[in-house]
Amino acid sequence: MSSAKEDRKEGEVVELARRRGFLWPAFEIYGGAAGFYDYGPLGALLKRHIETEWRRFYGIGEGFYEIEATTIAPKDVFEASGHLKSFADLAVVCKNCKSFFRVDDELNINKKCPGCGGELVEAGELNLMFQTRIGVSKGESAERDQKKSEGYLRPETAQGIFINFQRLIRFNRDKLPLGVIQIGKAYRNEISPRKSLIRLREFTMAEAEVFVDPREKNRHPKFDTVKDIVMKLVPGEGAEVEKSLEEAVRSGLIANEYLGYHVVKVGEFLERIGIPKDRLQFRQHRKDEMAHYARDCWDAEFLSDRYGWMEIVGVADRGDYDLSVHAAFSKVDMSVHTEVEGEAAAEKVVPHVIEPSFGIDRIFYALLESSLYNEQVGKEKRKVLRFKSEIAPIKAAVFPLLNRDVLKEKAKAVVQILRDESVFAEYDGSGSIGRRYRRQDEIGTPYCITIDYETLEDGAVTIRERDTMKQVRVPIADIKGFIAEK
RNA sequence: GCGUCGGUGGUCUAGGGGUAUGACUUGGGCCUUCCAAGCCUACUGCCCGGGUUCAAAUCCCGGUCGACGCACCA
Repeated sequence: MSSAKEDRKEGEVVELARRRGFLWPAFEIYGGAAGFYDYGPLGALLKRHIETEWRRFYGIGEGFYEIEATTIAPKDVFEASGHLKSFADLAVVCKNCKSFFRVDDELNINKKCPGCGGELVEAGELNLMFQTRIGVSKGESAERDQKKSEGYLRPETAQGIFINFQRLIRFNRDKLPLGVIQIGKAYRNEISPRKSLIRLREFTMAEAEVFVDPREKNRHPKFDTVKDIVMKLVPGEGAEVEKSLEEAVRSGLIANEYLGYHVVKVGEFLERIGIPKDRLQFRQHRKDEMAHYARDCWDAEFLSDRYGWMEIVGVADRGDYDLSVHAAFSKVDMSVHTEVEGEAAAEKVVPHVIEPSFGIDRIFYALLESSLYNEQVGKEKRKVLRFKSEIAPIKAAVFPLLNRDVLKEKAKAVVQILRDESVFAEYDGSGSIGRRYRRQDEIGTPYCITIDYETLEDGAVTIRERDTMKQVRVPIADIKGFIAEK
């Protein structure tokens, strides 16, 4: 087990995921399409378990409300949000010096490179939103209708929350802070999607938008519960540091308590689902890489064997950017009349937004990679996915020790007992017992249950634990409890 | 988007102008009282389109997908 990580081969994760039904390239029979993946049976289970833990963490743990907004929105939304600003702009690249330029009034494809005078070639559209039409346009007014009918697939889930803000704040009886979460698909027409799940054209985001009175950004009510947690922080400028949250916020490295609280919480969540802390760091965006809406942004990065440090979560302080632009474009008041402790009078303020934004697919990849171990067992190798029990796709597999009808029937009966108790269990009677253990190891099933002749007499089974390969004898009635305890 | 290299059963692979090698996996059977054992048996393949040729998996062109580099990544 000690050298397991060193044994891990690059690329093996993706191969395993494909072979065992976690993840498949989409549209394979038609030649495929870059940037699209389908989740197979085990992948869909694993992904859903990640999402369930996320809902538990933010929905129940933080008391945030989940909504489900549309994935398509009319042009107005993205005109206001700023996402459309560069629509239809072409990018060009200089053949000679490889400099990259945006095509605009000053510069077009027929001109020479402003840097070196070299020839320019087209390098794609800069706006990455998928465009569509809402409704039918026909007849004489087609052109005008088409303009009205322009719609886009959302490039982030967040806008669905912002545009519902006046509804949401009323729902919350006009009180701040207010946390709203959403899990769903987002779409970006990437110029060059690559690296399996790392850059997709259709992907799943889980986002929380935390609305807070700007005067209270430095008074998070639960700050004390997390202030001593130490994180590896990489500032936008300067060297990486290990600091407690309290030190990071007091020194001004992290802008305020709310942002800091959520940075810590992101780390807590990632560890909870099984991503090792020593593979995590938080990196602050430099000014020049910040999104158009962000004031400060910290990425949670995962250290991948294959891809190096990669962003899996972003925590942004979006300030009042989104509510202000939607208020301006829609003419709907997005301010809240609130009172703040210690301030004399109630005041109308536009709330600020702290946004932890999770790339579920990337987290899925990080989890697969960091859970995969190659081990030597006797003369054989075993591949094992050490998923936490709660997120493993399949909780238990039940085997007859021998290929005999009485044992097979008993094993199938035990599977049904577990299913009736809401334990996701599977039957496997093919091949040798060792082969069946290996099969389950490779998909991360934490418990294998074996039925033997003694079971028929004493009603007890052998449970073999995935990571230790130890076996214990447990009465059938206690299986669920045994599994739950661990 | 550009450039380089590549694509052979589910996976990995040999070969390479005359429809293809081996291993593993998978299904069925025998054997087997706990960690990929053994034996028998079965299924499955040359990325797509066009061209050259008597004949293309093989050569040529285009596309597509993938890896890597550049660029992009709200």
